[in-house]
Order: sequence, then C-alpha cells, then structure tokens
Amino acid sequence: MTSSSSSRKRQHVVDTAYLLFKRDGFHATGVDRIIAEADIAKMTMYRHFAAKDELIVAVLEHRAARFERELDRLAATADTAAAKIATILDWHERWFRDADFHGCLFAHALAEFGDPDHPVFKAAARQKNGLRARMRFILEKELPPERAEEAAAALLMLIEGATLMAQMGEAATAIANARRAASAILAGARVPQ
Amino acid sequence: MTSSSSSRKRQHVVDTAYLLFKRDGFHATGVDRIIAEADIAKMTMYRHFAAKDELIVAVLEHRAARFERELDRLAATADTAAAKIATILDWHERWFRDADFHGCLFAHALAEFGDPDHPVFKAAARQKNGLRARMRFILEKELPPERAEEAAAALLMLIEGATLMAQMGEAATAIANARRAASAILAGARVPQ
DNA sequence: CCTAAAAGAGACAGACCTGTCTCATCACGG
DNA sequence: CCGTGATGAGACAGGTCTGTCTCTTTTAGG
Repeated sequence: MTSSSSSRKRQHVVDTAYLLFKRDGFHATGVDRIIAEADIAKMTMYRHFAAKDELIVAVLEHRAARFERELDRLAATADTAAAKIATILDWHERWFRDADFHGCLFAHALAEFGDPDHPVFKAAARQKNGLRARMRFILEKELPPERAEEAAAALLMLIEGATLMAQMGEAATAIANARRAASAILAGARVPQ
Repeated sequence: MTSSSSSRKRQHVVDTAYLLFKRDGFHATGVDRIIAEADIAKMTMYRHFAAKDELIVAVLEHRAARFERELDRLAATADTAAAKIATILDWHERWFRDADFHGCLFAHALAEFGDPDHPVFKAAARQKNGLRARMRFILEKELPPERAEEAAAALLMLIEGATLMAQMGEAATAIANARRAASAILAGARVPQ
C-alpha cells in the first residue's frame, strides 16, 4: 500500500490549490490551472476529491487546523487572558505583514459561497466560530461567562474588520487600532454592570 | 434625444445585476443571466457598459451613493457624535434583519477581485474609506483629530466584522455586541492619554 | 409623419469550465 | 520477479463564459 505516497500527492494538491485560491479566488481558479501548477494528472486530483468543492473544503480545513495549531502554541507562552488575546493579535500582525497576504481565505469563501447550507460556507463558518470559541474560553478564566461571550464576539468582529482593512492596504493602521480597541473592549467587559 | 429612456434602461440593468450579484456573487453571475433576468438584449447591455467589469463598478457606485444618502438623512436626526454613530449602527441593524441580506457587496467585491489596481477593488475600497471618513468627521466634533481618526478606524472594523457575523446567521448577537463594543471604544477615546 | 437613435433577437466565435474516460506507465510490496 | 494499485497523459463531452456582429423592429422627438 502506497498510502503515504497517496497522501503526499493529495497534500500537494491541497497546498497548490491553496496558493491559487488565495491569490485569485475560488471561482476564478480553474481545475486545469490547479493541476498544471501542481504538475499532476487531472485524474489524480479527481481520485482524491470527487469534485472541486470537496477540494475547496479540504483546503479550508487544512488551513483552519494549521491556524489552530499555531494559536495553541502561542497561547502557551502567555499567562493572563489579556496576554493570550495579545498573542492572537500578534499573530495577525505578522500575517498582515506577509508579502503574500491577500486577506482571509475563509471570509472570501463566505463571500463566494453565500448559501449557508453549502459545505464550503459551513467550513468557513466553522473557522470563524472556532476563533470566537477560543477567545471566549480564554476570557472565561477571568470574566463571568456572559461577559466573556460578549467580549469574544466583539474581538472576533474587530479582528475580521482589521483583516479587511489590511487587505485594503492599511495593515499598520488596522493592527494598531485593533489593539487599542481590544483594550477598550476588555476594560469595558471588566466593569461590573 | 431619448436620454431619459436610455438611462432608464441602463438603470434597470444596474438594478437587476445588483440583485443577482448580491445573491450569487460576481463571477458566478453570467452576463447571459443578467440580460435574461432584466429581459433586455445583450447588445443593449454592451452599449451601456463596455464590459462586465464596468457594470460591476456601476453597481457598486450606485449602491455606495444610495448608502451615503441614507446615512446623511439619518445623521440629520441626531445631534451628539455618539447619537450620530448610533444611527449608523441602527441602519446596519435594519439591514441585517432584511430577508434578502447576503452580506456586504463591497466586501464580497474585495474578496473576488483581490488585485488592488483593479477598478472593482478600488470602487469597493472607496465605499469603505467613505464610511470611515464619515465617522471620523462625526467624531472630530467632539474628539481631537488623532482620537477621532483612531476611533473611526476601530468602528469601521467593528462594523465590517459585525456584517460578517450577520452573514453567518448571528445578526442579533452581532449588532448587540457591536453596540456595546462601540460604547467601549468611544469611552476609551475620550480618556485623555 | 419622418427620421434617427435605441433596442430586440439571435447567431457566432473562441475560450474556458467541470468532470469522465481510456490506455499506457510506473513504483513498490509480497 | 510479478502483479496490483497509483499515476500520467490527453482526448472528449457538454456546458457556460464574455464579447461581437448583423439585421430587424421599435420608439420618440421635431
């Protein structure tokens, strides 16, 4: 069984498709282009993924898992809730500065696949809700559940908006003001009310 | 000269294309579909718009102008800066509740046309920067320019994030927490620092 | 009413799309 | 070494895409 070779090919397709999807979008990237860039036969792709949509979902899930792993690692280096949230903003700052930054692939997937029942939409929404749940979990150590829930939602919105601003070429402004606003939101959440 | 009839046809194409673009996206909506839905000949469309991209830009500009007009009208009903900002959030709350809400067309345009030099990208970015400038202008009446600038950027990010959450089916959560976070941001901006 | 502009209708080109199929080739495990 | 499963290569189908062209019909102003 060449199962390791098999998953190596599959992963290569996912990695190649990821680069094309993030640069040109999902609909604008044809299967022919993916297999040409990956230098594989078309049937190799269709043996691993029944349809293009399945490949898109696989790409999103792979990137989401990678994202979670990286944030897990960063969170371990901080102790307070505010510091853990700060590592998430640090991660975004580095991302925004990347030369190949083209905005959030998950947000783009929500834009191109607007049907909430579509597997691609659901995969993208999972990533967003995962980030929100992560921040809520962090904040629940220091805030009442209700306040943690609200602050996590506010921080998620702030981060998504910052990513959009960064895509419009204002990465530095976005991250600086996101940090300031995050402090204000956390300060507000600590006030008993 | 049938200039009024001419612009009536043109506007009808823009209105029809808008509905299709917001429902299905830009790349997923073909020209054939637009002319069928608008019940016009293909050449009528191509006489008004040299290419599909030009139609997309026209749709975005028409919607942006409409947006600005509506916010102008609402702002006139409020006096303080906080109240004027609140009318913007009110507008978004009503929008999120609309049965035909499918997320922000401008954000979707940025997602599908990632090239910052593309006319569609630029048209979408103009709308976002217009909203930010509007809020900065409002805040400058009560805050120092630097604080107004920062708060406007934070509020824009919050609103964009709220729109994304609303598209994921959490309109109520999004708007409630956006209001709370907006208060926290404005409170933070008033603190001398 | 008459004329000129606008619009309708539809064929057409050429490219691209997803997905299927066949057959040759290769690599590797038993 | 042999055979089995993964892969390569490319034709192919059937559809859709944008944009052009021609010819006819409608519309509306003077």
